[in-house]
Amino acid sequence: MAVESSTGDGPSHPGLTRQALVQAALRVLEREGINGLSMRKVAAELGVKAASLYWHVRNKEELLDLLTDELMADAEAPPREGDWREQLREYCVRYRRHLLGKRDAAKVVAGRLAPGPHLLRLMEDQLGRLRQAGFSDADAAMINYLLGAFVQGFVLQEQGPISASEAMGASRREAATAAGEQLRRLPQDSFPSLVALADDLTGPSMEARFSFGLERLLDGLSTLLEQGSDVRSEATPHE
Amino acid sequence: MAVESSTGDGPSHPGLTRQALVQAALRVLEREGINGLSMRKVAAELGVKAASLYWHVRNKEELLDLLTDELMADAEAPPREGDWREQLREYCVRYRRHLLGKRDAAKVVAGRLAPGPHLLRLMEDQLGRLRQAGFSDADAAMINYLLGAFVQGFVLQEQGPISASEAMGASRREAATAAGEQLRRLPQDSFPSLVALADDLTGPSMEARFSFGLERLLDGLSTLLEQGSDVRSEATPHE
DNA sequence: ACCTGAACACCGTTCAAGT
DNA sequence: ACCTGAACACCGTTCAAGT
Repeated sequence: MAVESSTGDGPSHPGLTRQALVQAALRVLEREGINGLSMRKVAAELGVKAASLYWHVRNKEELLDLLTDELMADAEAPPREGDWREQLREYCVRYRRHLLGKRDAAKVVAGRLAPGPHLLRLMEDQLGRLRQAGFSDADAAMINYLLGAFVQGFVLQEQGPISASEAMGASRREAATAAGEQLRRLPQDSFPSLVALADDLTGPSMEARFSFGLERLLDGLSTLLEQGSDVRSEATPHE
Repeated sequence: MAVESSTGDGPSHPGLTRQALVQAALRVLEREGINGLSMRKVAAELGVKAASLYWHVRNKEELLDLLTDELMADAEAPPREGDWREQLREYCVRYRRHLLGKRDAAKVVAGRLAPGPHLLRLMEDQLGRLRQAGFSDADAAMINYLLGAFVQGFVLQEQGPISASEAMGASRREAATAAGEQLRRLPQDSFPSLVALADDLTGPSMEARFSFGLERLLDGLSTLLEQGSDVRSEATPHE
């Protein structure tokens, strides 16, 4: 029916390659979310049957591994301005924003530590900055993992369903104030702190919570750097 | 066929209550993991058809909310020994161990912030200790959230699939050394740090990574406490 | 009030068969 | 070498119908 031999250098279907699968998966994810991301829909997106995908990819898990790296494709490292603390902060802030910008990205990425080329690029960059800041090799590696886990874990909470009442109407803010109500109503003699801190617990935005945690973490790294080369790290700071 | 009127104070089926659903879900989770946790299997566990569950529970989401709290039922607060730092450390270590002890617990809990009675009990306890340690109300609330997110996020990475090669044979340790190989093989001029730190990146156990992150976090909280009552917190420390 | 049968609209994966 | 048809063994959820 259609022209099949025209372009000539791809397979008969227009560009059914691993890259094409990943791009199609990305579009389905954006349109339908992680619960709507099925092999059948990815295939349909490419005008093909589900079984065809299994020629290019072992299974859905492998496609998700590829997708995970693709999600990092347009992540950007922060400018090399300010001290190490400023740069690490920017790293985390940007990474969080990046994940929040792609639908259900944290859920796809969560716990998937098969680093593809895009992630490796960012790791290399961050490790370089950490070493230059004076952290030992061992510490730099640990910090790199720690920050990744922190941001991913945090965004996961943020993007996840807050409760069953999420699927229903209830916005985030409404759910929070409702939770506040519920806390204030608790028996005061068994739950004095929860009642007293109801507003403190339910009030802060996710933005504020993230920022609070990040600053504590950075303070902790400052302490580590000031302690300098003790038992753990006899590394020589660069230059 | 079977005796139906014997016990008399439950419904005709033996104990088909919300509690029974949750307990059945817990057993299915332990036996089959989160991917095997279906409404149909929970129903089968109770000798009942899937449709029956929907009389007691709005949908699967609601059952997962209930399950989440049940997973916290036997979590224990640490003894009130040592300073606040020691106690907070124990809190996190125990919470991590608790989650690791239940199959896929982190994946069930992740991002599900509908606090049930069991979680509220622990929150109350921890908030009390934080206030007593001298943290302001606002900080105590923030720290409570931060520690929960940190541990949950961390265990999630730990319990999640490390990659597609996970589903296949490959143990955690094998995957790590394989990843190390891969890093060492990278072109040294584009990825100097990754090549140099290959062992530091892939060597440390999850235990060590968790402990590293936790100590940094606790250091950061120490700094916060030492800064004392600045702009953020004009709260009066208790006694 | 509580449970079932039967259906609807889906899943991931396999595999013989086609081209 | 690459794609399809058809099947297998599943899903969550709804709803009329039973008791």
